[in-house]
Amino acid sequence: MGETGTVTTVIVGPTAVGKSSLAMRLARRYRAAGRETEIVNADSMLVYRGMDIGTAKPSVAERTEVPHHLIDILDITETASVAEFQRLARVAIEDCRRRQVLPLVVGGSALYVRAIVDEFEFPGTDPALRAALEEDLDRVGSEVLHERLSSLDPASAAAILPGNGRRIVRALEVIALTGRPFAATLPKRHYLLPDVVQIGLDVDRPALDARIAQRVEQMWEAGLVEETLALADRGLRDGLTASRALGYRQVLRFLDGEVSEQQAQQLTIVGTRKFARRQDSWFRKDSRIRWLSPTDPRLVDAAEALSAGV
RNA sequence: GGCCAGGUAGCUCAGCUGGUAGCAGCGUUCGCCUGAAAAGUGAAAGGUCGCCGGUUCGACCCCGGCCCUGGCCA
Repeated sequence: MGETGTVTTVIVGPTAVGKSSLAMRLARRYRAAGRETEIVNADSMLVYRGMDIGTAKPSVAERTEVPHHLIDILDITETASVAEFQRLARVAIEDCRRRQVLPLVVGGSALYVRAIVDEFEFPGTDPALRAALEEDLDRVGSEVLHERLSSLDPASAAAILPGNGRRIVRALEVIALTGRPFAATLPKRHYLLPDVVQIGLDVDRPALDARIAQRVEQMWEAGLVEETLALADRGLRDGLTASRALGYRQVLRFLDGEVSEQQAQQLTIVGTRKFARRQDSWFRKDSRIRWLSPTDPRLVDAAEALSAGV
């Protein structure tokens, strides 16, 4: 029976593996034992208002039962940013601690999770500068920009491939802003927050793929096409981030007549599968994560034991 | 039953008037990732070229037969 006063529990894993479900069950377990918990979202798309079905957003009932942070905080036309998310999440966690509430960080966006719990500092950004660089990218292409990067910062140019325009632009932006080289590799995995416990949920590939297909089909039945249609009226296409969200992006293509509805659903399933692989590759490298199976009958017991530091 | 088209990588296909096939697309696997991250990116692995026989120094490509698929005619 550990002292759970300062622990930050993090639940990670690929999409559709059951993170939210475990979080709710764990929260109920703690409440039954007299401890309040609150959930801090670490999922990049849950921040958008109106994107409910396609993001498998926790229901209003669930959010009433257990308070959730960082959900529905942006309009779909706004662009999320890791740095801002990091700031808000840390404030939310600190707020929980001060009130003796256990923060439960839940999410599949690995970069967001790391930005929250690890020592992770983002150099600033400048919209005008960024826009100018992006215009350059469109005009002269990534190879030319990569050569420019080579002359300014050979080390990061060596680490960033010439075809990856997005990373090249960011590197050039940081160099211009800070006057220093751009660190092209991720920082060490080192917790900034005290007493972090990371719990990972994992199932084998065939099982996960089946869960993904089933979830996407359910989204369609629940009205993803209608939701996307409504969001399109509110400017979804103008949202740099929101318009690219899995499911919505494919439904937009269907609405634009590029693919059939059935193809859109199939593309969503395949895209989600690939996304899950990318998530895996982030999480499995983190040796601090303790892995559990979502089908384990004693899952909640095991998760509670881990988060209590037993 | 006849005619036509076609059977090449897990899928969709390209290919050569015969010298053991394509930097193909998609998928799969593996990797990268610092203010868009459900995003963005790189690489690799996959094929007894439907089956059997013939011609040939040599056949995925030519000939014969068979099997299968789609279309047309009956």
